[in-house]
Amino acid sequence: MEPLSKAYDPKGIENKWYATWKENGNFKPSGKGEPFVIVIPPPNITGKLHMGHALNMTLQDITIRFNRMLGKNTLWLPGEDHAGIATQGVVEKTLREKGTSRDEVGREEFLRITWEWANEYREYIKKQIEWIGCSVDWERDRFTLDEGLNRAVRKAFVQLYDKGLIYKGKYLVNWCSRCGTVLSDEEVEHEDEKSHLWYIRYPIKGEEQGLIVATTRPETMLGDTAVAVNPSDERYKDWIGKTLFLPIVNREIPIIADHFVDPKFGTGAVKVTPAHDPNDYQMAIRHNLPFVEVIDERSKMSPEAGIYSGLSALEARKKIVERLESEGFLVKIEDYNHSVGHCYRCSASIEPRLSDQWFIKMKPLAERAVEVVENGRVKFYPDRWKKVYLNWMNEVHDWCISRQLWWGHRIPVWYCQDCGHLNVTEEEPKQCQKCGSSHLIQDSDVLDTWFSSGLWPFSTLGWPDRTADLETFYPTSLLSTAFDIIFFWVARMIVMGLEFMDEIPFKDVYIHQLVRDKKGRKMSKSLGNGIDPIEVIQTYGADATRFSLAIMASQGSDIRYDVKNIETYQHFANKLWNASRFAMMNLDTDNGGAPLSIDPDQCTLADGWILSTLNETISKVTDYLRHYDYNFAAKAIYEFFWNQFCDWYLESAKPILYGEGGQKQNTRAVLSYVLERSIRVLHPFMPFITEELWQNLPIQKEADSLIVAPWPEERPEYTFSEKRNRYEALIEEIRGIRNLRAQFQVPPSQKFSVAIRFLGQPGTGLLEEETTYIRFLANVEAVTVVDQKPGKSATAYVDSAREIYVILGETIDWVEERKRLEKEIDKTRVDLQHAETKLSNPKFMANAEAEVVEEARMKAEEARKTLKRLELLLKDFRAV
RNA sequence: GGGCGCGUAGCUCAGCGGGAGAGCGCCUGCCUUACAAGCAGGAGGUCGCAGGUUCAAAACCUGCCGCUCCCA
Repeated sequence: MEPLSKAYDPKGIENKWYATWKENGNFKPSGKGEPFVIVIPPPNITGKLHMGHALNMTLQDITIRFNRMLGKNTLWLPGEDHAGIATQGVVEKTLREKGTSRDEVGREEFLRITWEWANEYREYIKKQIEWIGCSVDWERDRFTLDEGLNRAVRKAFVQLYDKGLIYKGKYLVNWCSRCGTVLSDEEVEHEDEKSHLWYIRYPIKGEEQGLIVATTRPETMLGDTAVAVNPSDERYKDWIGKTLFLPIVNREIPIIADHFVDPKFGTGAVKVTPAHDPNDYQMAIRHNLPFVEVIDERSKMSPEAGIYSGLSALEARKKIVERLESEGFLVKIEDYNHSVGHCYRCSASIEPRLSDQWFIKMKPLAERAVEVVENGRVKFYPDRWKKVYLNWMNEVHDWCISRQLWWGHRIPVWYCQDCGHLNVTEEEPKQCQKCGSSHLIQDSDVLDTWFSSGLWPFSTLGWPDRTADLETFYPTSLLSTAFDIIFFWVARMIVMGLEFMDEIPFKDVYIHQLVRDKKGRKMSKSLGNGIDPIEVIQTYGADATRFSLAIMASQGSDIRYDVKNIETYQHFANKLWNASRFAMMNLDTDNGGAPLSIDPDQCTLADGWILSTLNETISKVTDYLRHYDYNFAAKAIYEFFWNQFCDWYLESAKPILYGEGGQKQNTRAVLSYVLERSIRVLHPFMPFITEELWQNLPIQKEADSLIVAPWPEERPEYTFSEKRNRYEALIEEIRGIRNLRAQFQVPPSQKFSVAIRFLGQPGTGLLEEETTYIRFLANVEAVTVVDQKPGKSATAYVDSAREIYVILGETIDWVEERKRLEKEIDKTRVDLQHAETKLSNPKFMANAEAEVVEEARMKAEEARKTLKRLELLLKDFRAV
């Protein structure tokens, strides 16, 4: 065995183990045990993974490795998403930079270029996933646009169409003129913008006066087909049914009454532009109003806008307002903030527009999707996201699924040029189903990317074929994702899973944290504050990166990314490395790794304590991981390993390991046992370093590789409460002595002796090993038992049962010592008083739980005794 | 306008009914033969504000202030 280097260097080790695991097929399902499955949220191939992805990947990998070690038939299926709008957008941008456009290169060439882009980014993303250490089964890697998924998409579309759940129609939709496509409601982000409210007077036919309406979009007045007021609005009661002249256009439009109108908005009278506003659209349907389109698909004024035709909406607004003013129709302008829709991919403002599109009827599909979450078959972690999901699902509206893009799944609909029939089929038809004509033209649009993503949990497993994978691995166990795609994706997968598989797609949904930058801002491309995890991993190692992300992943809050944190866990990796190195130096390697057996009777106090604590830690970490409490799990193992195992156990073991006493072999056994179990528990968090160390441990292995080693279990026979308590008391005593050394500024090179006086019953005397621990851990020369406080000694520790004196002779600063004692007395008095206040309160005695009362009694008792001792010491002190 | 979450040590955050914790930073000692990426010791907080519930509130309730985010 090569000696380990003095400091841990992840370079080389990480790639080596990743390649080995992959080669040995460790990422593939074992075929044994209960299935545990995660289907990856496919990263978007528009760009590279950032720290948010790294977090999600890390958490999933922790869960996957944990379940694999639990012996489950574990599958983590990887893949990537073609991201229609986003990808088409970036590719078009590169074309523009080269001075060309998608229309110029044509559909076929454009798709070829985009596939090139996709392949390149897929490779990079896969590399990132590997660097993070994700144990995904690469042989099952899928892409949302691959052939199998395309079959699934066609099948799903046809099935929904045949059931009447997909329809085509002309409705008011969200139009992004920059992306040149329609968007679903979820793809529009609303933002408040500073603007104005324009008050315009519309003359009433046959009357002197006019009606004043307030609007945020004066340019759309050209398309007004009514003015609406609230029927209960007394101000306008008599006006309903009268006719107005629309200024500039001079069209006659009616005054209608509709409950939708808010009397408190503006003047209480609103213009109705059915073709350009969703609310007005609804009113127009209710009142049978005509639609006049004045803005076209490029966001320019249409020919209907007369002399304003060809202007942008904003230019038209300026001119129209000027004209209204000059003609005396403009009453006033007020400052006003209103919400404007923006494209979630390109941020351009969204124009509501009438358009012929494909939709899915969501209401009938939503029923079961609500039910499975309400009855807990699908569980959200943290639980509060359930409400977000249900709110959306309960108010769901139809989903517009067609997109005017080239990059995506083409809609499987062929229009007959002769009879106009819609042929909706999985395979391209040779002739029209209705008239037999061969003049068929496929719908030029593609489907919303989220349509294919919605099928992801089963399409990746082979659906529509009933494959063995589908049988074994569906429904999946966990979906881990970000909150911002609960509607886009999580909800759609539940709907689709229930529709096509008649079964939920996953049992648990874990909503992970958002990774923000150091200043708390969301990471984004436009801010340029996104970080490639590979850069971080190159500096700190994958294990440190993963551990820091896991320990910060507290359910319910976001993460602020700061390299400082990662440094902390780089130090932890080094600690782990060095502790293992120490162990290996002190284990007996002559026996060729024969198992060392622990004899409970031979266990020292420290052995008993660390074994008990290990049991507790294993139990806690297991429980936390089962509930996706990654931060608690990471914290529990971190504290155990560093603050208990390294800081106390290893130090306590040293005197035994360095000597030749009878307990040496047993301590070696405990040391190797605890270290090996710790490494196993740490493996899901820090896979690389743990595998490297585990392979180097001179012990008998239960598996060829740690990645497939069994998860450690609690061993009840290794819990020693008596030894544990005694060792914990010892820790306090040693701290007392160390503290005193520091306060009196006794250099470590100067040794001193310690005397202990027992106050309790006989038989509570000092064990030989306790002497050893005190000598070693407190850097003390000799420990003696005394009947009374020796002269020229300071008091290091006092409780109801024992006092520990430090014999320092002339070094003692008596003034300081007196202060120490007085301070200790004050503290103990406060404790006592606190407990007594409770005990003397009849209400407390009557209402508090028995346990709490008992605890207060014990505290009071302990404090009273300790105080008595301290007071005696102070009295003696005065005598000296 | 409706809703979620958050406000705890200088910074980043745990804790969410029984007298406040971690990491980093800071201060004081130590190159103690696993680790200076370390060891030992220490300082530092009327837990956003105001009421209320309770024997007991950082935690539960109400209101307010501040900051995020989602929906309309």
